[in-house]
Amino acid sequence: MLDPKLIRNDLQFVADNLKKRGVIIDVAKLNAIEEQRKLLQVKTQELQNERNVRSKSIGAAKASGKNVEDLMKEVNDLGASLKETEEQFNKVHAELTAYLALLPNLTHESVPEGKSEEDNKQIRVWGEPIKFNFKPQDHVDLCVKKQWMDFETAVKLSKSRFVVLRGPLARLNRALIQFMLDLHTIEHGYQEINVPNIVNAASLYGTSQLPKNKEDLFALAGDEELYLIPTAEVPVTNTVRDEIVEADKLPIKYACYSACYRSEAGTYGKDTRGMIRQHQFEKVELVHIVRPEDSYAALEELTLHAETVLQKLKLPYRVMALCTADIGFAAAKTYDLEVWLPGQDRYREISSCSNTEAFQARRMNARWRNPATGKPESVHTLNGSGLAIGRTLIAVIENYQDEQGRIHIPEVLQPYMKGLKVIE
RNA sequence: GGAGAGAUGGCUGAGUGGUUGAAAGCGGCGGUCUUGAAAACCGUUGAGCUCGUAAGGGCUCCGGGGGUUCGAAUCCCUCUCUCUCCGCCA
Repeated sequence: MLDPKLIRNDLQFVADNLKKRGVIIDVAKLNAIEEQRKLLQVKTQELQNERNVRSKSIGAAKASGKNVEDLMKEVNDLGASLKETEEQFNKVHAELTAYLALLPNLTHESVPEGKSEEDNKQIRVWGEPIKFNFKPQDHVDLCVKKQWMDFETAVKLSKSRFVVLRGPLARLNRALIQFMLDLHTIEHGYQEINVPNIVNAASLYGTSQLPKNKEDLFALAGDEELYLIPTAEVPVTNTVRDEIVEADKLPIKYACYSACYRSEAGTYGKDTRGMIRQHQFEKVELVHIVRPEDSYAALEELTLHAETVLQKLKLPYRVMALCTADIGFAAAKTYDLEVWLPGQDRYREISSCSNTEAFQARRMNARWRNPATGKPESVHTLNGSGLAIGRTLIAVIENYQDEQGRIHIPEVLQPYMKGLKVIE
Protein backbone atom coordinates (compact mmCIF):
# COMPACT_ATOMS: atom_id res chain seq x y z
CA MET A 1 0.00 0.00 0.00
CA LEU A 2 1.25 3.43 -0.93
CA ASP A 3 1.37 6.13 1.71
CA PRO A 4 -2.16 7.61 1.78
CA LYS A 5 -0.75 10.97 2.85
CA LEU A 6 1.43 11.09 -0.25
CA ILE A 7 -1.60 10.21 -2.38
CA ARG A 8 -3.46 13.10 -0.83
CA ASN A 9 -0.67 15.66 -0.93
CA ASP A 10 1.15 14.91 -4.16
CA LEU A 11 -0.88 12.64 -6.37
CA GLN A 12 0.87 13.89 -9.49
CA PHE A 13 4.23 12.70 -8.14
CA VAL A 14 2.72 9.27 -7.50
CA ALA A 15 1.17 9.19 -10.98
CA ASP A 16 4.48 10.12 -12.64
CA ASN A 17 6.36 7.41 -10.78
CA LEU A 18 3.78 4.71 -11.52
CA LYS A 19 3.77 5.69 -15.17
CA LYS A 20 7.35 4.37 -15.41
CA ARG A 21 5.91 0.96 -14.57
CA GLY A 22 3.27 1.42 -17.22
CA VAL A 23 0.55 2.01 -14.63
CA ILE A 24 -1.73 4.91 -15.51
CA ILE A 25 -3.91 6.44 -12.83
CA ASP A 26 -6.71 8.93 -13.30
CA VAL A 27 -5.49 11.83 -11.19
CA ALA A 28 -8.63 13.94 -11.57
CA LYS A 29 -10.97 11.10 -10.68
CA LEU A 30 -8.94 10.01 -7.70
CA ASN A 31 -8.73 13.57 -6.42
CA ALA A 32 -12.51 13.86 -6.72
CA ILE A 33 -13.08 10.66 -4.73
CA GLU A 34 -10.60 11.84 -2.12
CA GLU A 35 -12.48 15.14 -1.87
CA GLN A 36 -15.71 13.22 -1.31
CA ARG A 37 -14.11 11.07 1.35
CA LYS A 38 -12.96 14.11 3.25
CA LEU A 39 -16.38 15.76 3.09
CA LEU A 40 -18.25 12.67 4.23
CA GLN A 41 -15.77 11.85 6.96
CA VAL A 42 -16.01 15.30 8.48
CA LYS A 43 -19.80 15.26 8.30
CA THR A 44 -20.01 11.80 9.85
CA GLN A 45 -17.77 12.80 12.71
CA GLU A 46 -19.73 15.97 13.35
CA LEU A 47 -22.97 14.03 13.59
CA GLN A 48 -21.37 11.43 15.85
CA ASN A 49 -20.14 14.19 18.10
CA GLU A 50 -23.63 15.70 18.32
CA ARG A 51 -25.14 12.32 19.16
CA ASN A 52 -22.56 11.73 21.88
CA VAL A 53 -23.10 15.13 23.46
CA ARG A 54 -26.90 14.83 23.48
CA SER A 55 -26.89 11.28 24.72
CA LYS A 56 -24.76 12.33 27.62
CA SER A 57 -27.18 15.12 28.44
CA ILE A 58 -30.00 12.57 28.53
CA GLY A 59 -28.05 10.59 31.05
CA ALA A 60 -27.52 13.69 33.14
CA ALA A 61 -31.18 14.77 32.91
CA LYS A 62 -32.36 11.31 33.87
CA ALA A 63 -30.06 11.24 36.89
CA SER A 64 -31.62 14.46 38.17
CA GLY A 65 -35.12 13.06 37.65
CA LYS A 66 -36.20 15.24 34.71
CA ASN A 67 -38.48 14.15 31.90
CA VAL A 68 -36.33 13.06 28.95
CA GLU A 69 -38.87 11.99 26.34
CA ASP A 70 -38.49 15.07 24.11
CA LEU A 71 -34.73 14.85 24.22
CA MET A 72 -34.81 11.19 23.25
CA LYS A 73 -37.03 11.89 20.29
CA GLU A 74 -34.66 14.57 19.00
CA VAL A 75 -31.64 12.30 19.11
CA ASN A 76 -33.62 9.55 17.49
CA ASP A 77 -34.18 11.76 14.44
CA LEU A 78 -30.48 12.55 14.39
CA GLY A 79 -29.73 8.84 14.21
CA ALA A 80 -31.34 8.47 10.81
CA SER A 81 -29.25 11.10 9.06
CA LEU A 82 -26.14 9.83 10.83
CA LYS A 83 -26.77 6.35 9.55
CA GLU A 84 -27.18 7.59 6.00
CA THR A 85 -24.01 9.70 6.06
CA GLU A 86 -22.09 6.84 7.64
CA GLU A 87 -23.15 4.48 4.89
CA GLN A 88 -22.08 6.91 2.20
CA PHE A 89 -18.73 7.42 3.88
CA ASN A 90 -18.13 3.69 4.28
CA LYS A 91 -18.88 3.16 0.63
CA VAL A 92 -16.45 5.84 -0.59
CA HIS A 93 -13.83 4.75 1.91
CA ALA A 94 -14.08 1.12 0.83
CA GLU A 95 -13.89 2.12 -2.81
CA LEU A 96 -10.77 4.16 -2.19
CA THR A 97 -9.08 1.44 -0.14
CA ALA A 98 -9.87 -1.23 -2.71
CA TYR A 99 -8.41 0.94 -5.46
CA LEU A 100 -5.25 1.72 -3.50
CA ALA A 101 -4.72 -1.97 -2.74
CA LEU A 102 -4.34 -2.56 -6.48
CA LEU A 103 -1.62 0.07 -6.97
CA PRO A 104 1.96 -1.25 -7.03
CA ASN A 105 4.83 0.27 -5.09
CA LEU A 106 6.71 3.33 -6.29
CA THR A 107 10.09 2.46 -7.75
CA HIS A 108 13.32 3.85 -6.29
CA GLU A 109 15.11 6.53 -8.31
CA SER A 110 18.03 4.15 -8.96
CA VAL A 111 15.79 1.65 -10.78
CA PRO A 112 16.49 1.72 -14.53
CA GLU A 113 13.54 2.74 -16.68
CA GLY A 114 12.48 0.24 -19.25
CA LYS A 115 9.75 -1.25 -21.39
CA SER A 116 10.45 -4.97 -20.93
CA GLU A 117 12.86 -7.38 -19.27
CA GLU A 118 15.27 -6.56 -22.11
CA ASP A 119 15.92 -3.30 -20.31
CA ASN A 120 17.13 -4.88 -17.06
CA LYS A 121 20.59 -3.63 -16.28
CA GLN A 122 23.56 -5.87 -15.62
CA ILE A 123 25.29 -4.74 -12.43
CA ARG A 124 28.14 -7.25 -12.15
CA VAL A 125 29.28 -10.65 -13.32
CA TRP A 126 30.99 -13.29 -11.19
CA GLY A 127 32.97 -16.14 -12.71
CA GLU A 128 32.90 -17.23 -16.31
CA PRO A 129 30.79 -19.85 -18.05
CA ILE A 130 32.82 -23.07 -18.12
CA LYS A 131 34.15 -24.16 -21.52
CA PHE A 132 33.51 -27.87 -21.84
CA ASN A 133 35.61 -29.88 -24.30
CA PHE A 134 32.51 -31.96 -25.01
CA LYS A 135 28.89 -31.05 -25.60
CA PRO A 136 27.34 -30.50 -22.15
CA GLN A 137 23.99 -32.17 -21.45
CA ASP A 138 21.13 -30.56 -19.62
CA HIS A 139 19.92 -31.82 -16.23
CA VAL A 140 17.13 -33.87 -17.81
CA ASP A 141 19.47 -35.90 -20.02
CA LEU A 142 21.95 -36.28 -17.18
CA CYS A 143 19.51 -37.50 -14.57
CA VAL A 144 16.40 -39.10 -16.04
CA LYS A 145 17.97 -42.22 -17.51
CA LYS A 146 19.57 -42.97 -14.15
CA GLN A 147 16.12 -42.50 -12.55
CA TRP A 148 17.49 -39.87 -10.19
CA MET A 149 14.96 -37.52 -11.66
CA ASP A 150 11.58 -38.94 -12.64
CA PHE A 151 8.92 -36.79 -14.26
CA GLU A 152 6.69 -39.63 -15.46
CA THR A 153 6.12 -41.01 -12.00
CA ALA A 154 5.44 -37.49 -10.73
CA VAL A 155 2.71 -37.05 -13.35
CA LYS A 156 1.14 -40.32 -12.23
CA LEU A 157 1.17 -39.17 -8.62
CA SER A 158 0.03 -35.64 -9.29
CA LYS A 159 0.18 -33.88 -12.66
CA SER A 160 2.69 -32.13 -14.89
CA ARG A 161 5.23 -29.69 -13.42
CA PHE A 162 6.10 -32.01 -10.53
CA VAL A 163 9.14 -34.19 -10.10
CA VAL A 164 10.33 -37.19 -8.11
CA LEU A 165 13.97 -37.20 -6.98
CA ARG A 166 15.72 -40.42 -5.98
CA GLY A 167 18.89 -41.69 -4.35
CA PRO A 168 22.00 -39.51 -4.60
CA LEU A 169 20.11 -36.63 -6.19
CA ALA A 170 17.56 -36.53 -3.38
CA ARG A 171 20.50 -36.46 -1.02
CA LEU A 172 22.23 -33.69 -2.98
CA ASN A 173 19.00 -31.71 -2.80
CA ARG A 174 18.99 -32.08 0.98
CA ALA A 175 22.69 -31.20 1.16
CA LEU A 176 21.98 -27.89 -0.58
CA ILE A 177 19.31 -27.01 1.97
CA GLN A 178 21.60 -27.82 4.88
CA PHE A 179 24.52 -25.95 3.36
CA MET A 180 22.52 -22.79 2.72
CA LEU A 181 20.88 -22.71 6.16
CA ASP A 182 24.24 -23.27 7.87
CA LEU A 183 25.88 -20.55 5.81
CA HIS A 184 23.23 -17.95 6.57
CA THR A 185 22.78 -18.76 10.23
CA ILE A 186 26.42 -19.35 11.17
CA GLU A 187 28.24 -16.88 8.91
CA HIS A 188 25.64 -14.26 7.99
CA GLY A 189 23.90 -13.84 11.35
CA TYR A 190 20.38 -14.97 10.44
CA GLN A 191 17.96 -16.61 12.81
CA GLU A 192 16.52 -19.82 11.42
CA ILE A 193 12.75 -19.91 11.42
CA ASN A 194 10.24 -22.61 10.50
CA VAL A 195 6.74 -21.49 9.61
CA PRO A 196 3.32 -22.72 8.45
CA ASN A 197 3.09 -23.57 4.76
CA ILE A 198 -0.63 -22.83 4.76
CA VAL A 199 -1.67 -19.24 5.37
CA ASN A 200 -4.80 -17.12 5.58
CA ALA A 201 -5.90 -14.30 3.29
CA ALA A 202 -4.77 -11.58 5.70
CA SER A 203 -1.16 -12.77 5.46
CA LEU A 204 -1.29 -12.87 1.68
CA TYR A 205 -2.80 -9.40 1.61
CA GLY A 206 0.02 -8.19 3.88
CA THR A 207 2.79 -9.20 1.52
CA SER A 208 0.51 -8.28 -1.43
CA GLN A 209 -0.01 -11.62 -3.20
CA LEU A 210 -3.67 -10.71 -2.63
CA PRO A 211 -5.88 -9.29 -3.95
CA LYS A 212 -4.08 -8.89 -7.25
CA ASN A 213 -2.26 -12.18 -7.88
CA LYS A 214 -4.81 -14.66 -6.63
CA GLU A 215 -4.61 -16.80 -9.78
CA ASP A 216 -0.97 -17.68 -8.97
CA LEU A 217 -1.97 -19.31 -5.69
CA PHE A 218 -3.16 -22.79 -4.77
CA ALA A 219 -6.27 -22.35 -2.61
CA LEU A 220 -7.37 -25.12 -0.28
CA ALA A 221 -10.84 -26.58 -0.64
CA GLY A 222 -13.09 -26.21 2.40
CA ASP A 223 -15.03 -23.62 4.32
CA GLU A 224 -12.03 -21.60 5.39
CA GLU A 225 -10.11 -19.35 3.01
CA LEU A 226 -6.61 -20.82 3.13
CA TYR A 227 -3.78 -21.03 0.62
CA LEU A 228 -0.51 -22.89 0.13
CA ILE A 229 2.37 -20.45 0.40
CA PRO A 230 3.93 -19.35 -2.91
CA THR A 231 7.04 -18.35 -0.95
CA ALA A 232 8.13 -18.35 2.70
CA GLU A 233 8.28 -14.57 2.35
CA VAL A 234 4.55 -14.59 3.17
CA PRO A 235 4.54 -16.27 6.61
CA VAL A 236 7.99 -15.00 7.61
CA THR A 237 7.34 -11.33 6.83
CA ASN A 238 3.89 -11.55 8.41
CA THR A 239 5.42 -12.53 11.75
CA VAL A 240 5.60 -8.78 12.43
CA ARG A 241 2.08 -8.02 11.20
CA ASP A 242 0.14 -5.85 13.71
CA GLU A 243 3.24 -5.56 15.87
CA ILE A 244 5.19 -2.60 17.22
CA VAL A 245 8.82 -3.77 17.32
CA GLU A 246 11.16 -2.14 19.82
CA ALA A 247 14.06 -0.31 18.15
CA ASP A 248 16.77 -2.44 19.78
CA LYS A 249 15.29 -5.58 18.19
CA LEU A 250 16.08 -4.29 14.68
CA PRO A 251 17.29 -5.44 12.29
CA ILE A 252 15.52 -8.81 12.36
CA LYS A 253 17.06 -11.28 9.91
CA TYR A 254 15.32 -14.59 9.25
CA ALA A 255 16.44 -17.54 7.15
CA CYS A 256 13.64 -19.95 6.35
CA TYR A 257 13.60 -23.22 4.47
CA SER A 258 10.23 -24.14 3.01
CA ALA A 259 8.45 -25.65 0.08
CA CYS A 260 6.68 -23.19 -2.22
CA TYR A 261 3.58 -23.77 -4.29
CA ARG A 262 2.62 -21.84 -7.39
CA SER A 263 -0.10 -22.49 -9.90
CA GLU A 264 2.02 -20.96 -12.70
CA ALA A 265 -1.13 -19.75 -14.40
CA GLY A 266 -0.31 -18.17 -17.72
CA THR A 267 2.97 -20.00 -18.24
CA TYR A 268 1.63 -22.73 -20.51
CA GLY A 269 4.33 -23.97 -22.81
CA LYS A 270 7.02 -22.08 -20.93
CA ASP A 271 9.90 -24.07 -19.44
CA THR A 272 8.03 -27.33 -19.87
CA ARG A 273 11.24 -29.36 -20.03
CA GLY A 274 12.95 -30.35 -16.79
CA MET A 275 12.53 -28.93 -13.31
CA ILE A 276 13.11 -25.24 -14.02
CA ARG A 277 9.48 -24.32 -13.41
CA GLN A 278 7.53 -26.52 -11.00
CA HIS A 279 4.26 -26.21 -9.11
CA GLN A 280 6.17 -27.22 -5.99
CA PHE A 281 9.74 -26.25 -5.28
CA GLU A 282 11.93 -25.69 -2.27
CA LYS A 283 13.65 -22.52 -1.26
CA VAL A 284 15.72 -20.98 1.50
CA GLU A 285 14.27 -17.51 1.93
CA LEU A 286 15.94 -14.52 3.57
CA VAL A 287 13.84 -11.79 5.17
CA HIS A 288 15.00 -8.55 6.78
CA ILE A 289 12.88 -6.27 8.98
CA VAL A 290 14.80 -3.00 9.32
CA ARG A 291 14.69 0.68 10.21
CA PRO A 292 13.73 2.74 7.16
CA GLU A 293 17.11 4.49 6.93
CA ASP A 294 18.87 1.12 6.76
CA SER A 295 16.86 -0.59 4.05
CA TYR A 296 19.01 0.16 1.00
CA ALA A 297 22.19 -0.94 2.78
CA ALA A 298 20.24 -4.05 3.82
CA LEU A 299 19.30 -4.75 0.19
CA GLU A 300 22.98 -4.77 -0.78
CA GLU A 301 23.80 -6.99 2.19
CA LEU A 302 20.99 -9.44 1.51
CA THR A 303 21.92 -9.68 -2.16
CA LEU A 304 25.52 -10.35 -1.24
CA HIS A 305 24.41 -13.12 1.14
CA ALA A 306 22.56 -14.81 -1.71
CA GLU A 307 25.57 -14.31 -4.00
CA THR A 308 27.83 -15.92 -1.40
CA VAL A 309 25.94 -19.19 -1.83
CA LEU A 310 26.76 -19.20 -5.55
CA GLN A 311 30.35 -18.17 -4.94
CA LYS A 312 30.93 -20.97 -2.44
CA LEU A 313 29.42 -23.41 -4.90
CA LYS A 314 31.66 -21.88 -7.58
CA LEU A 315 28.71 -21.32 -9.91
CA PRO A 316 29.10 -18.44 -12.41
CA TYR A 317 26.37 -15.83 -12.18
CA ARG A 318 25.46 -12.25 -12.88
CA VAL A 319 23.49 -9.62 -10.96
CA MET A 320 20.72 -7.75 -12.74
CA ALA A 321 18.87 -4.65 -11.57
CA LEU A 322 15.28 -5.12 -12.69
CA CYS A 323 13.89 -2.24 -14.72
CA THR A 324 10.63 -0.42 -14.02
CA ALA A 325 8.72 -2.70 -16.41
CA ASP A 326 9.94 -6.01 -14.95
CA ILE A 327 9.99 -5.26 -11.23
CA GLY A 328 7.44 -6.94 -8.92
CA PHE A 329 4.28 -5.37 -7.51
CA ALA A 330 5.53 -4.76 -3.97
CA ALA A 331 9.17 -3.96 -4.74
CA ALA A 332 10.76 -0.52 -4.79
CA LYS A 333 14.00 -2.06 -6.06
CA THR A 334 14.99 -5.59 -7.03
CA TYR A 335 18.20 -7.41 -7.90
CA ASP A 336 17.90 -10.75 -9.67
CA LEU A 337 20.75 -13.26 -9.50
CA GLU A 338 21.08 -15.30 -12.65
CA VAL A 339 23.14 -18.49 -12.65
CA TRP A 340 24.86 -19.91 -15.70
CA LEU A 341 23.18 -23.08 -17.00
CA PRO A 342 25.34 -24.95 -19.57
CA GLY A 343 22.36 -27.10 -20.58
CA GLN A 344 20.51 -23.99 -21.75
CA ASP A 345 23.63 -22.08 -22.67
CA ARG A 346 22.36 -19.01 -20.83
CA TYR A 347 21.82 -17.33 -17.49
CA ARG A 348 18.63 -18.15 -15.57
CA GLU A 349 17.08 -16.48 -12.55
CA ILE A 350 17.96 -18.26 -9.30
CA SER A 351 17.25 -15.52 -6.76
CA SER A 352 15.31 -12.30 -6.52
CA CYS A 353 16.17 -9.80 -3.77
CA SER A 354 13.83 -6.90 -3.11
CA ASN A 355 13.41 -3.91 -0.87
CA THR A 356 9.69 -3.20 -0.49
CA GLU A 357 10.39 -0.21 1.75
CA ALA A 358 7.20 0.44 3.80
CA PHE A 359 4.84 -0.95 1.14
CA GLN A 360 4.24 -4.30 2.83
CA ALA A 361 4.66 -2.80 6.31
CA ARG A 362 1.72 -0.45 5.73
CA ARG A 363 -0.46 -3.29 4.50
CA MET A 364 0.59 -5.41 7.47
CA ASN A 365 0.51 -2.61 10.02
CA ALA A 366 4.08 -3.58 10.98
CA ARG A 367 5.80 -0.83 12.92
CA TRP A 368 8.73 -0.02 15.14
CA ARG A 369 9.03 2.60 17.86
CA ASN A 370 11.34 5.34 16.61
CA PRO A 371 13.31 6.59 19.62
CA ALA A 372 13.74 9.97 17.90
CA THR A 373 9.99 10.63 17.89
CA GLY A 374 8.73 8.09 20.44
CA LYS A 375 6.07 7.22 17.87
CA PRO A 376 5.35 3.97 16.05
CA GLU A 377 6.43 4.19 12.41
CA SER A 378 6.37 1.69 9.56
CA VAL A 379 9.35 -0.66 9.31
CA HIS A 380 10.92 -1.51 5.98
CA THR A 381 10.82 -5.13 4.83
CA LEU A 382 13.09 -6.98 2.41
CA ASN A 383 13.13 -10.47 1.05
CA GLY A 384 15.27 -12.57 -1.22
CA SER A 385 15.90 -16.16 -2.16
CA GLY A 386 19.07 -17.55 -0.74
CA LEU A 387 18.57 -19.60 -2.94
CA ALA A 388 15.92 -21.53 -4.84
CA ILE A 389 16.93 -25.15 -4.15
CA GLY A 390 15.63 -26.77 -7.33
CA ARG A 391 17.35 -24.33 -9.65
CA THR A 392 20.56 -24.54 -7.63
CA LEU A 393 20.40 -28.31 -7.98
CA ILE A 394 20.07 -27.92 -11.74
CA ALA A 395 22.99 -25.50 -11.82
CA VAL A 396 25.21 -27.91 -9.85
CA ILE A 397 24.24 -30.85 -12.05
CA GLU A 398 24.90 -29.01 -15.30
CA ASN A 399 28.03 -27.14 -14.25
CA TYR A 400 29.67 -30.10 -12.49
CA GLN A 401 29.08 -32.76 -15.18
CA ASP A 402 31.87 -34.60 -16.93
CA GLU A 403 32.13 -36.35 -20.28
CA GLN A 404 30.97 -39.65 -18.77
CA GLY A 405 27.79 -38.00 -17.50
CA ARG A 406 28.92 -38.17 -13.90
CA ILE A 407 28.24 -35.31 -11.51
CA HIS A 408 31.01 -34.07 -9.27
CA ILE A 409 30.07 -32.77 -5.85
CA PRO A 410 31.11 -29.18 -5.08
CA GLU A 411 33.66 -29.13 -2.29
CA VAL A 412 31.47 -27.23 0.17
CA LEU A 413 28.73 -29.85 -0.20
CA GLN A 414 30.94 -32.89 0.35
CA PRO A 415 30.63 -32.79 4.17
CA TYR A 416 26.86 -32.96 3.68
CA MET A 417 27.29 -35.96 1.33
CA LYS A 418 29.30 -38.09 3.76
CA GLY A 419 32.44 -37.15 1.83
CA LEU A 420 31.08 -38.36 -1.49
CA LYS A 421 32.95 -36.61 -4.33
CA VAL A 422 31.10 -37.79 -7.39
CA ILE A 423 27.78 -39.45 -8.16
CA GLU A 424 27.36 -41.79 -11.09
C1' G B 1 -15.32 -34.96 16.93
C1' G B 2 -18.29 -34.15 22.01
C1' A B 3 -18.98 -31.06 26.76
C1' G B 4 -17.81 -26.66 29.40
C1' A B 5 -15.17 -21.81 30.46
C1' G B 6 -13.13 -17.54 28.60
C1' A B 7 -11.02 -13.22 25.21
C1' U B 8 -10.39 -5.78 28.53
C1' G B 9 -4.30 -1.22 27.71
C1' G B 10 3.19 -3.79 27.46
C1' C B 11 1.59 -7.67 31.46
C1' U B 12 -1.86 -9.23 35.66
C1' G B 13 -6.71 -7.94 36.44
C1' A B 14 -11.56 -4.85 37.97
C1' G B 15 -15.69 -3.23 35.49
C1' U B 16 -22.59 -6.24 33.53
C1' G B 17 -26.52 -0.01 30.00
C1' G B 18 -25.12 6.82 31.20
C1' U B 19 -18.51 12.16 31.99
C1' U B 20 -15.16 4.61 31.58
C1' G B 21 -10.31 5.19 26.82
C1' A B 22 -11.45 2.30 30.92
C1' A B 23 -10.03 1.09 38.56
C1' A B 24 -5.90 -1.22 40.88
C1' G B 25 -1.19 -3.57 40.75
C1' C B 26 3.22 -4.71 37.92
C1' G B 27 6.37 -3.00 34.12
C1' G B 28 8.32 1.50 31.25
C1' C B 29 9.80 6.72 31.30
C1' G B 30 10.94 11.47 34.11
C1' G B 31 12.03 13.52 38.91
C1' U B 32 13.19 13.89 44.49
C1' C B 33 16.55 11.49 47.88
C1' U B 34 21.79 8.99 47.35
C1' U B 35 29.06 9.16 46.28
C1' G B 36 26.50 5.47 43.05
C1' A B 37 22.70 1.88 43.17
C1' A B 38 18.47 -0.17 45.59
C1' A B 39 14.24 1.11 48.43
C1' A B 40 10.71 4.89 49.23
C1' C B 41 7.94 9.00 47.45
C1' C B 42 5.93 12.33 43.40
C1' G B 43 4.67 12.75 38.36
C1' U B 44 3.94 10.45 33.70
C1' U B 45 2.84 6.30 30.43
C1' G B 46 -2.29 2.91 24.33
C1' A B 47 -3.24 3.14 19.04
C1' G B 48 -5.42 4.83 14.54
C1' C B 49 -8.03 8.53 11.89
C1' U B 50 -9.52 13.53 11.08
C1' C B 51 -10.11 19.27 11.14
C1' G B 52 -6.60 23.27 11.89
C1' U B 53 -0.65 27.47 9.79
C1' A B 54 -0.67 26.77 14.97
C1' A B 55 -2.73 26.69 19.70
C1' G B 56 -6.20 23.26 20.13
C1' G B 57 -10.61 20.49 18.73
C1' G B 58 -13.32 16.08 17.12
C1' C B 59 -14.12 10.73 15.74
C1' U B 60 -13.08 5.43 16.23
C1' C B 61 -11.08 1.24 18.86
C1' C B 62 -12.26 -3.31 25.43
C1' G B 63 -10.82 -10.65 19.93
C1' G B 64 -13.49 -9.87 14.41
C1' G B 65 -18.26 -8.80 12.09
C1' G B 66 -23.47 -7.62 12.64
C1' G B 67 -27.76 -6.12 15.72
C1' U B 68 -30.81 -3.78 19.96
C1' U B 69 -30.73 1.30 22.31
C1' C B 70 -31.18 8.33 22.81
C1' G B 71 -26.62 5.97 24.76
C1' A B 72 -22.91 -0.55 24.62
C1' A B 73 -16.58 -2.93 27.28
C1' U B 74 -21.44 -4.09 29.59
C1' C B 75 -27.56 -6.90 26.26
C1' C B 76 -28.48 -10.21 21.59
C1' C B 77 -26.62 -12.97 17.07
C1' U B 78 -22.45 -14.85 14.50
C1' C B 79 -17.37 -15.96 13.44
C1' U B 80 -12.34 -16.62 15.12
C1' C B 81 -9.03 -17.83 18.85
C1' U B 82 -7.47 -19.61 23.88
C1' C B 83 -8.07 -22.84 28.17
C1' U B 84 -10.17 -27.45 30.85
C1' C B 85 -12.29 -32.46 30.41
C1' C B 86 -13.50 -36.80 27.09
C1' G B 87 -12.50 -39.27 22.34
C1' C B 88 -9.10 -39.80 18.19
C1' C B 89 -4.19 -39.15 16.32
C1' A B 90 1.79 -38.07 13.62
